[in-house]
Amino acid sequence: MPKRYWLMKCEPSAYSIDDLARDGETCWEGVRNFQARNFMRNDMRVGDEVLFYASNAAPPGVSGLARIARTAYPDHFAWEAGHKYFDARSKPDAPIWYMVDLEFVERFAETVPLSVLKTTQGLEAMKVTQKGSRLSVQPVTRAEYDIVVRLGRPTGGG
DNA sequence: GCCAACGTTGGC
DNA sequence: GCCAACGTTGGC
Repeated sequence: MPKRYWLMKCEPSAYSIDDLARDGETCWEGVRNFQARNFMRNDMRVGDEVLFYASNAAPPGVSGLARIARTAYPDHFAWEAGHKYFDARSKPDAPIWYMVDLEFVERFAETVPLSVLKTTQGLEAMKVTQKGSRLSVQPVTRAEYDIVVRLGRPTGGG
């Protein structure tokens, strides 16, 4: 299967690109939306490229790049009573929620703001630029990925 | 902090 | 199966 491209959201107060840079790799627990889970569980492969999106930030936008380091496996936090991500419906022998592992790739010098994504030609179809889109794990096209990477790596003149 | 938009739940 | 109520997301 060819490499795929994704956008994954997280609030920096919970986990930021700086945290990922420090950790090198992290598990992406806590996704509790079926559509987002399905993308992770069914479609993500090791080596897929990820736009790391900071939501509820100032400004919100893509703060860096990551890569899928491990395909989906059960989100065991759903089994831990009292945990923030506990869900009694999920059981070890019948998990509902899954997570993947992400590895750090790059931190943009400056976040590519949502406002820029919204006004950049070629990104009109991205879910994140559309009003009311709350999906925290979204597929993006290679063309969209490349445009955002270009925006995140200013050439410094020329 | 506000609130619109969305996904989920549950009564019927 | 419908849909109102609710909780959450996330831009502003």
